[in-house]
Amino acid sequence: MSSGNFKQELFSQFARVGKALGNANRLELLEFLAQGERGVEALAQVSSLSVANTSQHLQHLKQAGLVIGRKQGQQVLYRLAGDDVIALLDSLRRVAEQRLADVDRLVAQYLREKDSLEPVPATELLERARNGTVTVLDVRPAEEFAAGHLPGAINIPLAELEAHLNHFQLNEQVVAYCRGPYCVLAYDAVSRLREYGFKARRLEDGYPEWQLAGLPVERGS
Amino acid sequence: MSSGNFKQELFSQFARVGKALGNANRLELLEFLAQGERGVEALAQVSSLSVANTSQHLQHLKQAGLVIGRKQGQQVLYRLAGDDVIALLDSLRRVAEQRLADVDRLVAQYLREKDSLEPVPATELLERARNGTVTVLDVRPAEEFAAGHLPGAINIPLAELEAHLNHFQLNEQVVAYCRGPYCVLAYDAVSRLREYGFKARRLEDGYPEWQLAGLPVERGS
DNA sequence: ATTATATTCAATAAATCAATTGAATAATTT
DNA sequence: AAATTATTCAATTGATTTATTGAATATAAT
Repeated sequence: MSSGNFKQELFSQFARVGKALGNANRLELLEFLAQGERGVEALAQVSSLSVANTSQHLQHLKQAGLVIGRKQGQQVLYRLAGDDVIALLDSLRRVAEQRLADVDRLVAQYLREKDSLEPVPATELLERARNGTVTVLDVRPAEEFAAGHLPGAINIPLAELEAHLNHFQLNEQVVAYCRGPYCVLAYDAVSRLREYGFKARRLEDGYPEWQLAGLPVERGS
Repeated sequence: MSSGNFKQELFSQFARVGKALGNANRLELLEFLAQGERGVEALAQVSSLSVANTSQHLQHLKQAGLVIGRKQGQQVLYRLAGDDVIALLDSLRRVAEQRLADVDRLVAQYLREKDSLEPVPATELLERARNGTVTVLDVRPAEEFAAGHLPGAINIPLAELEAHLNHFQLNEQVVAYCRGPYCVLAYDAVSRLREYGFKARRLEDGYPEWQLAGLPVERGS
């Protein structure tokens, strides 16, 4: 094999990973899997894809080495192959948000209207949590919370927010987080809590980025 | 715009970056640009693509926000948009090399035959360079060397290696580096130098990764 | 003004990709 | 053993991507 052929072959392999990331549906599936392992039907449901289509995309991701599946009875439970996949997704998102005007425009018109406050960096939240001067709110569904969450976080899905306002105190800050920096649920939670007079803000990242940074996490309900 | 539409739109934008990385030729172009800015004809030449094809790929990369072009006379000089692009390429390559059996197989059969020694980590090279106990060899073409290189490195393109053996001493280690971890030139250089009895090894990364790590660099010849 | 050079654009054909539909496979339940 | 459930596979269709070819555009040289 010549040097030129070798390089072409090598870059073709690298391109396989790029191709796997070149589809919006697969990126969304990866974000769901970043919260914890899940079966095909569950993934189809949260991403509004057919089961067959979801399965095809998962095969593609698997061939690219980004996810791993394990059998559990009739189900195949998929999970991300490793933290390096989260790092790759994080890196791709940073480049896109930094350099694509359309990303900025989308975020401005859809999210920043809801919450234009500066998000709280992870390190600052960690500091405040240690001082016991903040309530950490996880607005993801219960099974994602169970798979892993920030220490001391309370889990209130958005639909039940008003039924659990007793968790919050008017003189204490609330920091809400979700699946990633652009998860609408966190924005909505902050928006509504602020309407009730609570000092609410968003965490800068989602749970996967927190975990990737090596920060402490808890599991279970 | 509904929440679902927003997410789809956002992931579609992220997918644009993924698509840009889903082609072997574009990945190679990005690796060349990671060594310094270059014109279309020069890029076409080193990548063995037609000028029209190269230009098309560069337009694609530009639309994805990965490269920037500036006019200089008749030429358009392209460069990477920023260090975050190098970080993204690094991340993608790490995932591929970690999780694709084909990558390992290719490297084993084509590169590890030439040089199966453990590469030298950047931090170790920095330490040795400070002690003055190592010769740093850059085997890239002169214009890439001029655009940026490791401090104190000497530049000997591979074709001229034998004509410059006086640069090396038998009792001192030589560390060779190139465009990236899989650049054949560094492997060849190490292989040949070892044939002449020199204590040669490869640097773990290429110049772009060294620079991304914030390590000191020099410019000019 | 004309020619040369470098780059980009547009049209085309071939290859690849994504979603759908229905079939096939595997595991579990009845 | 048969039926149900969960997943994957295969074929098809339409959309997208890539390389090629020739034309168009912009800049520089003559």
